[in-house]
Amino acid sequence: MKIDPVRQKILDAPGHLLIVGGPGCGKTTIALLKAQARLGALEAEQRVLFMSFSRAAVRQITDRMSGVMDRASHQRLEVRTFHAFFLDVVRSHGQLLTGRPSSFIPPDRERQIQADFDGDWQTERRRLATEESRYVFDLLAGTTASLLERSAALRALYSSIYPLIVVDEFQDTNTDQWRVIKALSGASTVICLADPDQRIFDHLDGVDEHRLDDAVAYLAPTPFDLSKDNHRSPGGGLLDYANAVLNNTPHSESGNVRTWTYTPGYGVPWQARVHKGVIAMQDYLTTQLGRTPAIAVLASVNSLLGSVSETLASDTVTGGITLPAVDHALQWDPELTAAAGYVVASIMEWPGLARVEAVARTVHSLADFYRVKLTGGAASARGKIKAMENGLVAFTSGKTIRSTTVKAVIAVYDAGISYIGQPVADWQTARDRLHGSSELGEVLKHARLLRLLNATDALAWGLSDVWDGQSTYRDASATVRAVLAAESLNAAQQAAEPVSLMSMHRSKGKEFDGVVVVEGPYTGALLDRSWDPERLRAQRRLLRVAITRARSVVLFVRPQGSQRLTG
DNA sequence: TTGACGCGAATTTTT
DNA sequence: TTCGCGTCAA
Repeated sequence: MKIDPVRQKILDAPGHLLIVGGPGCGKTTIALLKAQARLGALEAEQRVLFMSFSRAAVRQITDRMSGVMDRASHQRLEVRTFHAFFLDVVRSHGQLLTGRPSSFIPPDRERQIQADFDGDWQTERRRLATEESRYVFDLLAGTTASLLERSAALRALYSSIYPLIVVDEFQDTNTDQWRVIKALSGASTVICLADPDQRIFDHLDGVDEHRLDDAVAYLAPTPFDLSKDNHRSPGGGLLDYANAVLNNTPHSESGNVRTWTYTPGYGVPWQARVHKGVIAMQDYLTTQLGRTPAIAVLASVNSLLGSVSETLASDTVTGGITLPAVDHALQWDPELTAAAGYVVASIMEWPGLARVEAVARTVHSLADFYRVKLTGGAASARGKIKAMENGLVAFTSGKTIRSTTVKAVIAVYDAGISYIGQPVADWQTARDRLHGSSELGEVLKHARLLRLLNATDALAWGLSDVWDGQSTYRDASATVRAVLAAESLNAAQQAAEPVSLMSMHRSKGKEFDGVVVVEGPYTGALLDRSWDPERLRAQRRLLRVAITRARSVVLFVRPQGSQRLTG
């Protein structure tokens, strides 16, 4: 990177800094250079702390470091997620608050406790923190803030370790994260990297539009504006287009922004249009770049991406042309899908179990499925869990069973099931028994998505190991659990697939050669006239983020009659 | 407590 | 189009 006069001033400026600039303007790079320059003047045991939101962002920054910094500086720059840092502080010093050593409740454990708890969960988790020193994830930031606010010694300790702190995506920090930064800013220098127009997490508790004003008022930082720079899609005009979408100003669709429309309910299904679009973009970019391009398919809702993934996974025939299947990674929360997989696994254990035991295990795994749903916000799941548990009690004690789901499971069991020792076929046999109540149907739908986790082969291997050679898969549940856990770890570490599917929110901080933005026929609208002005503005910010993920080209796939994006 | 029916809405989430 | 919620009868 060239050090222009503005960047030189950033390197030279003492005190807190607020660096503002759009996507690809080089905020991160100049912050890394500044960190390196500052490291030279620090004591050997001192570090620079670079805080970001997600592990994906941390990885991106770490990757970029090698191009910018020397090796020695590498090791003294700690790039971490907010939560990793908070977890450290709470574990090491939580005792100061309650007098007892503190422990952490991981998310899956929190889910269990919450599902079994009747009453207000917000109150309960605060009680767990204050009375039992056990902290759920959401409370780590606030707890860290309280610790630092109350103890001058602790502030001094952390500031002496980290005299310089860089905060990435500052516009999306929540109140508690900001409290932590404030507390440390007394003795540490803080550099905030921000783009107010990339504020896309306003809907989260404690995130609001005033954060930058807060920083200006409290830190009195030297401000810098890099918004005129664009290193990501230079000359391509994508940033111009994205800004036109943001501001609802006129802009023509140039060669690197295209829109394909489809008619809901008629002709080629929209998923097939997306499939075709991805392949066309792959072909085009491969020729242009002379290498395999990185492509993202983005939508404002996750459900559309599941649907796209299903279509991409196999050959699609449209109008006499066959579109070959596309390898891709679907980035979404796979917990519900996994929970559905455990239900199927429990059915695979049936031949080796007594009737009561077999039914009980399957009903328990069904209840677990709804526990996962409950944490996802589906309040109706609570009643379903109760109904199933009541049904199970009635079943074991020989009373009349009311729950249709439990009745259906028993009926399926009594109809008999036999396996042939071929995991893939037997998996389908077990899966297709999920019928007889709306709940079982719902689980079946999710179980079908399981191959989207790219775990099919590993599952088949694992299951063939537990086939007893005769009739049943012993410990199928444990095996499926282990395989899915291993796969999700792999997925987290795997290098990016050439094609990734994710929500626009999730794409924040990432970049690709080409981006396909999908709008569904009934869900995932990109813009809607009926929305209030506030939501429209938020959505235009989101669209700008989505468009600027691309280095070269953007393709929109939208239903006919949808609202124009530019003025 | 369950299931049928009809209506209206159809976002986003890290660790 | 599909889903989930509220309502109401059984």
